[in-house]
Amino acid sequence: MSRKTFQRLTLDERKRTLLEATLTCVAQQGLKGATVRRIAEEAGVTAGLVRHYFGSKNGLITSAYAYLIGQLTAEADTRARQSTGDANDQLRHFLIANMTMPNLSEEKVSLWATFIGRVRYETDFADIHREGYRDYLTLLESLIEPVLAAHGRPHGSAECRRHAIAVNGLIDGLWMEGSLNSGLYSRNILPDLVTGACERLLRLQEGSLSGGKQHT
Amino acid sequence: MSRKTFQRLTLDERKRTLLEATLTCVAQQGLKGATVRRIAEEAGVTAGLVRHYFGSKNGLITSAYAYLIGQLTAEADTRARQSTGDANDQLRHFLIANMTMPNLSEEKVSLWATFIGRVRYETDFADIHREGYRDYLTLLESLIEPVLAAHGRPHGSAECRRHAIAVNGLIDGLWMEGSLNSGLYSRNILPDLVTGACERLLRLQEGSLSGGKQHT
DNA sequence: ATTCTTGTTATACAATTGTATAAAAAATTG
DNA sequence: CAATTTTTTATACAATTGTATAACAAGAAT
Repeated sequence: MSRKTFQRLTLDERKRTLLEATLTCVAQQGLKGATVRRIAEEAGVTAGLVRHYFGSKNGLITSAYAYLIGQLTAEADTRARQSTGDANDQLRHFLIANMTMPNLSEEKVSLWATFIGRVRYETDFADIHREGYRDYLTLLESLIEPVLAAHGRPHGSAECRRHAIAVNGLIDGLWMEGSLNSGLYSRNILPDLVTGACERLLRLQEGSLSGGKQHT
Repeated sequence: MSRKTFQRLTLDERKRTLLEATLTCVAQQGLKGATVRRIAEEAGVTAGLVRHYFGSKNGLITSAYAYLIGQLTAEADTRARQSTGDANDQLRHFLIANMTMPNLSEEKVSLWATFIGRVRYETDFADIHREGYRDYLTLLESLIEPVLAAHGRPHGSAECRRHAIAVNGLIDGLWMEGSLNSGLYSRNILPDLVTGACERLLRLQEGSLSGGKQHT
């Protein structure tokens, strides 16, 4: 009876391995299927490591939620910054980043929803949600402000905040329903749809975000 | 050792009791806390009844999801129909119904999110989601069409569908973030915010939905 | 009243869960 | 190469879970 051979990893590598295994498990079968044993197997280790690195299963799950939120925001942020164009172009890229892969994915939305369901009764989750939401809103606000300015529209702090809340709602809703995609429409319409809708929300000139390829 | 005294209820009464107990439990502690025993206790019965009425725990949970979706849509639908005013007024009431109690509640959103997290990997949940979404979208479309017509704007089938998708996204997103309310803004701003945003999405005259009390 | 049906309780059980603890092996240090 | 550290495995255990089954009791039928 020889023991399993193994390799020691650095703290960060091992943690990331476990976090990603956790997300994989939760995405596949929900929290019910994400047992310590299954997660460990998915990560290629044994169950004891969870305690070693995260203290408890709950510590692992909580960290996995924060990890996911970080991924989502980072992706949209990066895509916006990669744009070399003007303010319109940056906002456009940000919007589209949320309506295309990898962010627009059934797996990501499933994970997100599963975790959101715990925000109400677990303070750890509530904290992560609040911070993530605040960051996202701030980022969106900072993208909207110069766009409004460039269009010669009012762009005070209160206005931007209000617009950011509405646009964020639009993004969240479309992201969710679009990812779960009930087969009622094609996902391909989402990028145009979100840019067009955002133009209207901000009362921009038609085509300023969608590049003139806009319907209706 | 005397047994628990009990009262026999009709099939519908008992089912509803169990469904509501289920939602209460899931809202309080998520699916993990919604054990057959806890649900039964909440309903004032013993665990065996779950099997008797719903076949299995999964049958109960699935039915509870359908029950919740029905409640949400019915409330918005009713509020829209209660309006005695014109098309604008009906759409306005529909929107507001989603931004006020009882639909705008942390409990309802928590429940909804928890269930949505299972849509991806359980066909029963996927079916319920798809149907509920389709119904909701159809209802919204039927409210939008006469509004566009009254404003002399294009109101073909494709246009209405497209608008309904966007408006639905807006509602979903605001409903969710507003209900979870991270303390970043007051819920009181949501009714005005959603009507104002919807006006813009549909490119209506300012104040047509919000009754002129609109900001920005 | 008595019988009959079936809604309801009570109990049992195998399976699974999270976690605590001890043993082993890998890498680091001297 | 020997000693040390600490990552990792392996095992054990109490608690909880969903469900199956049998006993019981409430209300309807006769």
